[in-house]
Amino acid sequence: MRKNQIRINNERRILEAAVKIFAGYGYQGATMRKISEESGLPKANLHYYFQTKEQLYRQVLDGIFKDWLAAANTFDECEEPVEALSGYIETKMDLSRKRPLESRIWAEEILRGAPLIQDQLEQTLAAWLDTRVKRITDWINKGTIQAMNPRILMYMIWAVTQHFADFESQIRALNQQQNLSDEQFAEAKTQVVQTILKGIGALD
Amino acid sequence: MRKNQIRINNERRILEAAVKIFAGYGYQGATMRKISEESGLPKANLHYYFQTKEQLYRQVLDGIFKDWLAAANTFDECEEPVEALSGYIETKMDLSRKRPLESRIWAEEILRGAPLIQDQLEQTLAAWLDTRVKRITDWINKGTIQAMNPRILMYMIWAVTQHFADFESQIRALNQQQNLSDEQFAEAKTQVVQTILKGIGALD
DNA sequence: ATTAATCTTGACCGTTCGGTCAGGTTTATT
DNA sequence: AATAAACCTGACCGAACGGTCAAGATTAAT
Repeated sequence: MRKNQIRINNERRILEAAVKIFAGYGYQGATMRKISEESGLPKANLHYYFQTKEQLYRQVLDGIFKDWLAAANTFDECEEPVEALSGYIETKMDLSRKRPLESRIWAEEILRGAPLIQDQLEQTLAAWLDTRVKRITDWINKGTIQAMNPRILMYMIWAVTQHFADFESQIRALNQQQNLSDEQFAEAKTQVVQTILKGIGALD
Repeated sequence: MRKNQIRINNERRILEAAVKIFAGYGYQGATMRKISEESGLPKANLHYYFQTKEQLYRQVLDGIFKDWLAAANTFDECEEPVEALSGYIETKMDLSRKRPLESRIWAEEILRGAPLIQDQLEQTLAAWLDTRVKRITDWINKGTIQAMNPRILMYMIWAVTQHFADFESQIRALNQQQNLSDEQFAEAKTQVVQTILKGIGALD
């Protein structure tokens, strides 16, 4: 069952090129020709490793989904809300900073109504969210943070953290046509954590 | 210079159909044939009123941009940060609720790097933001809200308010496959306002 | 060394895309 | 009533799309 090294290499090359092209042009705007040029492999070769454009796209989405869930580790490792939430927010912000292309592919898929990942959202992600909602509810019951709807808190965190990747071009246009510097991004990270933690009464 | 009634009617029909199709499929995924079917007018007729697909898309974007800026009125009308910010957040949330298609078209355009509206972002929106940043800075100097970077605050507000339109399909998948009810949305609106206002120290 | 399996690729295919256009119809002007 | 302007639309076009395929080249297994 072990895959040949040639296959491993070429699948990786194609997937890396596909991420760039799908992020830059969207699913419909991306073409197999563009991905073939980006990867340096002939178009027919792409169809040898991934039968259709949709299958290639699905594999890209699967990789993103795994990263998405893995970012929750810091959330689970900490007992107290301040550490757990600030760790999670920072991890998601860092992911936005380091892998903006993946964030944009995810965003576009959701924007289009999640035609290919609806099942994963309804099952895997819904179960993932339920677990974290329970933890937040515990904190509320203990009085560590104020009463609120934990789901809405999670939506807010997702919205803000992913915004810095998804709306990068807007932020750049409003920042003298410059991407946020490392210092500016660090400032944003701190302010986002502070605002949310203070906003839910975790810092009093 | 007054336009004929026929032209007014047909341009409106086409623009309404275009909003639906562009929001549902993205710029590349939208086709003139789909828009023609949605509007009930022959494809060639679309090209009579809007020469190219790109020109039609530009007009759609222009309409969205105007709504976007108009939502700032509540922000400007109020003197104090609590009223100004809560009014602005609520207006933007309501806009997300009432016109999710337009929000998604805007989001996709930014996602793709804002190829057609970069100039408007760098000029009109940048100037718009500068004005509001000054007002927030005044509040900070008066001590009404705590010290912070006003731009990052605005990014957070935009991110959260638009999230409920742009990521609607994700939220639905996490809400028993049901769109947020009016009650749930009202709860979200309240919690978003509370969290942000408290988060910036405007409610102490 | 031989054979089998895997990999590579230019050429090609049917379909759909945005856009055009000639010629007819309807509406407005005088 | 006559003329002009505006509007309508089926048929068509070249280009680009995702995908196929046969035949050759390379690698792995025996």
